[in-house]
Order: sequence, then C-alpha cells, then structure tokens
Amino acid sequence: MALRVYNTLSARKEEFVPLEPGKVKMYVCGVTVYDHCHIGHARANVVFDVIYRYLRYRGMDVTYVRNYTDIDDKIINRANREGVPFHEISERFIREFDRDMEQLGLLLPNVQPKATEHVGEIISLVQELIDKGFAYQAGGDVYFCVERFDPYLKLSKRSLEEMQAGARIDVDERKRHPMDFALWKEAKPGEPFWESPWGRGRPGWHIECSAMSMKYLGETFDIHGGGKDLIFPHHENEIAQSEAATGRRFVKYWLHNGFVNINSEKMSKSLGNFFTIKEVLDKYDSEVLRFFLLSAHYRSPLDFSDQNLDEAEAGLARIYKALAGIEEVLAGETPDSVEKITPVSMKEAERELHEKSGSIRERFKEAMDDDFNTAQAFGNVFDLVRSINRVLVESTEKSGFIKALLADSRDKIRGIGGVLGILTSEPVAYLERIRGRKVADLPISVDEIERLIAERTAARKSKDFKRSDEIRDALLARNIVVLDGPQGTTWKVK
RNA sequence: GGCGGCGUAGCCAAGUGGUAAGGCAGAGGUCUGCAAAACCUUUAUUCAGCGGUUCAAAUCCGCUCGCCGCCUCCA
Repeated sequence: MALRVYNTLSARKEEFVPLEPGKVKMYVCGVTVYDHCHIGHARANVVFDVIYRYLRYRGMDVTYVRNYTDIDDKIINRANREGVPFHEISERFIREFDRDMEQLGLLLPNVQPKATEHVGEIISLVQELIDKGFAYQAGGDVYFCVERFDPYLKLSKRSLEEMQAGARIDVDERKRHPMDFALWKEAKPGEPFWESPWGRGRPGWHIECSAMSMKYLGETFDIHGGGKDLIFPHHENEIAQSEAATGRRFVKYWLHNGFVNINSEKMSKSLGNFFTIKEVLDKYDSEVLRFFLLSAHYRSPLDFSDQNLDEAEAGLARIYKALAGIEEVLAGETPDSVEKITPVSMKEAERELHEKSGSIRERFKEAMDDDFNTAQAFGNVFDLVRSINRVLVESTEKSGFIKALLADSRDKIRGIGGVLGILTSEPVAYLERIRGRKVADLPISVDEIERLIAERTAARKSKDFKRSDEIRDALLARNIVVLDGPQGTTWKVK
C-alpha cells in the first residue's frame, strides 16, 4: 500500500512518490526567534517530527532541514526595546526553542540553518532575480515583482485582484505593484546590516527559506511544511522567489498543519490567548502534550483546554497501565518469540489478542499511510490495549504462550509509540512520575500517605474495617484513592 | 467584501458511496470485607437543517443556519 499525503498545492491527497526513490528531502519552516514558543509552535513541530519519524519508519532516507529565522523586524524591535544587540535576542530564543523541542522529545533535524549564516546565498539569489528581471531595486530596497511571476498565488489559490479587493495593503510608492514584497531591506540608522550590491541592509522575510532550502536540498525537493498560516504570504513568496530564479518546480508536496484553538479561536500572539510550551509542561508531562497534539488529525483545528489535556492524560495512562500490567506478569522474563509457540488451545480473549496483535502493525501503517492519521492509529492501539487488559484479567494461568503473546503486544505498542514519540518511559516509572507530579500539588506527602496505608493494612489484617475505611475516607478527602490488589495496596491521586 | 474550511453521542475524535473506530465521562454487572482499579455489557436507527443524485450518502450536489480561518506579523 502506498503512502498518501494531502498536498496544499493540488488541494487533494496524492500518492507520495519521492523525486529520488527511497530518499526524501524535507524542509520545515521553524520559527522567527523573537519570543517564547507557544502550543501552536509545539503542534507544528511535533506534527512534522512525527512525519519525519514515520518516513524513516517506512524505510526512507530522509534529509530533514528546519531553519531559524534569526534576523527580522520583530527581533530588531525587541532588541531596541530591551536595548541589546539583535543577536542577543535571537540567540536567547534559539536556546529557548531548542530546550522546548528537546523537552517535547523531538528528533533533531539533519540541518538547522540560520538566516544570518546564509546572507551570502541570499544576496546571490536576490541578484539572480534582479538579473532575470523578476526583481528591482528601489533605493536601498529590492522588491520582487509579483506581476512578472505568472503562477503567483497558485498555492493559496487567489488572484491579485481578489487579494486587493478587501485587503488593506500598505501603499508604498516605491513598489511597482502593491503586492510586491521585499527581498532586501535597506538598514535604517542603528539597525544591523550586511554589505550588499544595494548598500547596507538585511534580508526580507521569505528569501532566507528559499536560499537555505535550496542550498541544502537542491532546487527541487520533496516536502515543504509549516503551519496553515504560512501558506500566504510566506510559502507563496518562497515559490515565487525560488521558481523565478531556477525556472524549475520548487517543491513537490506542500504540507500544512492546522491551528491550535482556544475556545474555537486561533491561538495567537495578537489575541493574547496563548500558552507557552513551558507553562504547559509545568503542568503536564511532555508525552501527555504530544499525545494530545496527535489525538486529532494534523490538518484539523485542535481545541486546547485543561479538560482536553486531562483527557489526554487519562488516555495515555490507560496505555501505560496495560504495559505495566504486562511487565508485572513477565517479571523481567524475556519469553520466546510468539511465532515459535503453538498453543494447545486458546481462550476467546487470547485468540482475540493474538489476532489484534498480529495485525496491529499493518493497521498502524494503514492509518499513517492515509495522510498521517495519528488519531486513527491511536484508535487501533486502544483496541489492542483492551485485548491486553482482558487477557491480563481473564487468563489466570500465564503460560509460556500467553507471556510470549503479551511481550509481543508490548513490543509492538512500544514500536508504534516510538514512531509517535510517546511511550518512551518505563510504564511504572511513568505512572509514578505522573502521580508524583500530582501529589506535589496536594497538602499531603508521599511519606504520610504510605504511613496511613500501612496503618490501614494492619487494620484490615485484624478485620478492623471501621478503622480501615476511616483511613480510606480520610485519604479520599485529600484526593488520594486507595487501591487494594492481590499484591497489596497501592494508591493514586484522584 | 473576496476566498477557503468546519459542524459526527454529555465532551474529545476517526470515518469521502455499502449501512457509525477509539478515548474521556455516565449506567448496570464480575471482582472486593465494602470500595477503587481492571474486565464485561451498555450509551448516536443516526452524522447542523432542508431538498436532490443513487439500489445504497455522515460521505456526492444545491440551498439554509451556525462556527472558524486567510486576505496584515503569525506554527
């Protein structure tokens, strides 16, 4: 079965055929480093991280490039506000970005180029556009001439007339057409600058991505990704600059992720309705956030709320609990491969698990091959989790076959988790980590809880259920739920 | 104003022509000293509404209502 991806350019799902068999060249727009990253940035980066992982899982050799735009008006504005050099701002937020992405468990791209380290390439590209008549100098600025590039707006599927009809576009008499955009900007006094054939200035926004993507991936490459809000103008302008310069198709597949919403409204800086990654990770485990971000299809809007995060936490815990249950049964054993064992007979639940475990990889591939349908993939995983739980409870005698079957299921779930960047922890450790995080917010210590539970266990032993229930109620009143099991009593935070 | 998207159970969310995945929450049962957890069963004759095409539609077409996005920096 073939991988199919939704291409913004054609507005339909297409079979994914890399330009060079077995090799994928992928560029994703990173961030302009002038502020902290919010959950919207987290989504974009997690989504493309999963796409990167999945392509590799599918056996492709992927070259993944993600840039830092480290020179831009916003960076300069912030630097002026704080009275520091612009690179102090960009360096600070590159560090912040790197830390956020590391905490989110992202794989590192192969190349993470910075705009300021590619000014030479940018200048050459601008010069080429001027030489070919697609750009013109106006004072110390250089503009791209949109009317000269016929396919302009093919990605966002609009026309120049439509764009101007209701739009508020800054009138700049130096531009030949109101939609012309800057490739190079003249430096105002006090602003950072590079020497160029047009005087001292800096790159415009957009040109850095054309220059860097083509430098590392070639004039034509497979995948270019980013948030939906980059379709216009950023990606549209990248197409114009790149294709005008090379005369060749720039990108084969354009992939765009949907927004994170707050109360159905786009999370954005200007609305002020955003949460930074750091804030959310103070409250939720990074795997919970990843699981949440992947619980909807990447192109759909995703509503961010505490309730939704709590539900994600509960869902992820369900998977981890099943894995913990398997570890408990195996008790460190490594059973033989399940294929090598022929059971004498199978109970209904075992037969079901055998079948579901046997088909899970195929179903995962099917879901992911359909435009990276992670939500569907989770459905399949939960389906398997239910079968695991059933066997854990119903098959009281854990034969070698059952152990092998459980170990096999565990390995497959972890394998899938690896592609999605979740389920990377030891189950018990994860569950304790989550619990510890919650208990830290309660006015009770782990020591005290365990002391009370020990007291209750003693009471139960002597059949003093009144005292035992008193303790349980007292703990419950402080949000601690007591769980009695065959192996003894455990507890969790409500 | 122009262009585009979305509307599936209490909530979240898959499903683009063949008769509604999954998660959370809820109810009943098994288990338990009683609970909880886990498991089992159960919760949408129906996919915003109204028409149309078809043997067959949540899925295709038209209209209406509601929500959102882009057109300005934005993942």
